[in-house]
Amino acid sequence: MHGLGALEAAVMDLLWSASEPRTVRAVVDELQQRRQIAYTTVMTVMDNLHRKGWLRRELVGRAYLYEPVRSQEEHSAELMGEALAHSLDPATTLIHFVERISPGEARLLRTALTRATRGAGTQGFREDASRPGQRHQPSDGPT
Amino acid sequence: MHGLGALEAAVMDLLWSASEPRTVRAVVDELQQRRQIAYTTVMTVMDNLHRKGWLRRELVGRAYLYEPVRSQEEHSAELMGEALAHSLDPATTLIHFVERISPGEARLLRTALTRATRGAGTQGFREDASRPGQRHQPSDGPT
DNA sequence: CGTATCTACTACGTCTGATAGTAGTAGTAC
DNA sequence: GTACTACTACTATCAGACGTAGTAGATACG
Repeated sequence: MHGLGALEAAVMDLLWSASEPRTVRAVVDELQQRRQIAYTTVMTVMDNLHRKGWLRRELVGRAYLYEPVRSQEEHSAELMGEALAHSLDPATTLIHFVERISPGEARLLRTALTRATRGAGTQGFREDASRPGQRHQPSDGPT
Repeated sequence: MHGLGALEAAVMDLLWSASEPRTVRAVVDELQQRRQIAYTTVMTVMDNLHRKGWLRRELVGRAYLYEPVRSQEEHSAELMGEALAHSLDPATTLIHFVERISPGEARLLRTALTRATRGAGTQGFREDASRPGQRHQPSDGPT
């Protein structure tokens, strides 16, 4: 995937989906439901992710509780931003981009853009566009 | 970088920047201006890129002419689309995204969005939004 | 025909990720 | 307090991908 291996990505997805920090044991147990994997394998991977700055951890009792440093959405947004930044021709890239996304995504994008513009423009008249808890209706059904 | 190694990415950037197909010799000569590298190394890399579907090639005389299969902008747009598609919460991801891009990029995005909406709505009244040559003013100055 | 140039094939070293075993440590139960 | 259990730290192995480049073979050119 994006700088991460397959197992690393699987672990990150698990922790991103989880609402709370998880121990290695908890992650192993979830992975075990799909395939055979050793405890130490998962521990090594999570330790690597911690070392690489993807996971934050806190010692609680005997075990560490692991938690993603950045939200999945922040990560996705960063990937999008990097792809755009590396583009030689941002205008053309953005045209291709909006042409390939779904109508539902386009609508969400328009909303986000309007909101960001208002925030940047009037500054002070905004309904907190960046609060993490606020999920902005994850409904994405194509009409 | 994104699925590609460092040298592979360097070669792709070179071919994306070039307006015409290039031979291995031409690419080697350009790379040689920056560092020492063997002809066969570059040839192997370009052959790999061809095998992986990144480059199209045509035999002209003794040598192959290599050309990117997809434009740099299409590639960037695809990366953006994938990042968005893999997101658990597209709405939040898009909000993060528009918050992190520059004002100039936001303006380009708004323009692209408007254009795509018109195109999708009336279908048939479009001024060829996807022609590669048309560069859509790469001006990106902040305001 | 010989020389230069190009491709095809092959090989090797390195790095990274996946996998997991062993040893050490620290609670817990009795 | 001693044995058991669960967890971490350290270490090792293996495979795949890349970067690197040499050798052999083909082919155009003079």
